Amino acid sequence: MSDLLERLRGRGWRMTAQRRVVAEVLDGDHVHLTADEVHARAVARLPEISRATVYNTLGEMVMLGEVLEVSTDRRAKRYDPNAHRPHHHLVCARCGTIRDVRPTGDPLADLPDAERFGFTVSDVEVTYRGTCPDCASA
Amino acid sequence: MSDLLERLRGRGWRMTAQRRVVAEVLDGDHVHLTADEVHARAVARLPEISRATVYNTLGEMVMLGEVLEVSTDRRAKRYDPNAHRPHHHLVCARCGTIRDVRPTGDPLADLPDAERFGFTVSDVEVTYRGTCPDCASA
DNA sequence: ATCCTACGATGGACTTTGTCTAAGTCAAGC
DNA sequence: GCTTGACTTAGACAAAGTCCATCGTAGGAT
Repeated sequence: MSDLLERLRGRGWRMTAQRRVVAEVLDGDHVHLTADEVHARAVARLPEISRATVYNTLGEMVMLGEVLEVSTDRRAKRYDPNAHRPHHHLVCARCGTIRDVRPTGDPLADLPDAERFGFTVSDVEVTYRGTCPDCASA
Repeated sequence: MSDLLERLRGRGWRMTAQRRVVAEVLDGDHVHLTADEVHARAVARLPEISRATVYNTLGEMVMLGEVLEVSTDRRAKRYDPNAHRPHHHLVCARCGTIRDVRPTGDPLADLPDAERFGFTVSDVEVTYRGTCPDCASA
């Protein structure tokens, strides 16, 4: 059931109940959870799991490239298990809903050398902002 | 000297010593300050200015569209007085340095209707990440 | 010029998000 | 089934930001 778990085990991860639960929560169909939301759902399955462990585990998954950190607002980081497929985000300015989107074109190619100031550019994050249909009609 | 102040006054802003100081700090040549940095510089000119006032004032400037809120890392929002010229940001993953850049192309146009999910898309924020020359050589 | 009053400022408590640490626990190799 | 070092825990701590009751003052009215 859990691709994520398989991949993590394959990387020599020590498998603990806590890590399993965090991976399972992320692997559900609810993407873009905040760390605290992950913790809340993890607690439902494993009541004694601590916040620190959830933070640590999420951080490790990000390090391993299995999960993406998304920062669409300054409230909290969100975690996106969709790390294998490149995509960007569309955020409602009112309610905070996030959708994954795949724009055409490659924004990395749109940054000319003259605008790179000697940086080694490795990544680009695009966030579209707007109003979702629900908020627009309210 | 201060375009920003002129524009704000023109919008019927009540002019107070505190607001003047915040506008002047932003209007200097240091761009991309955090709220706390703005506060620190404001205190240097007006020792009794409070943090809440700096936050309120920055928030109002953002509302009025005179200043841009940039969130390149999770640590703190940064404020960019360059709101009149569209631009994006290039951030060093190591030291956090931020440069303004102007990519070619329009990312908004790159988002097809089919990927908009009924949203009214009004804005796009692009953040390039990489390593700056200083950090690369260190 | 002075007065009024609503708008703005204050500071300190509070909240949210995240990090750190010291001590205890347990997965996995032997 | 031991051992060991990686993992987990609870709670203290920190940073960034918000809220609120109260006080002060900019700027229009007189």
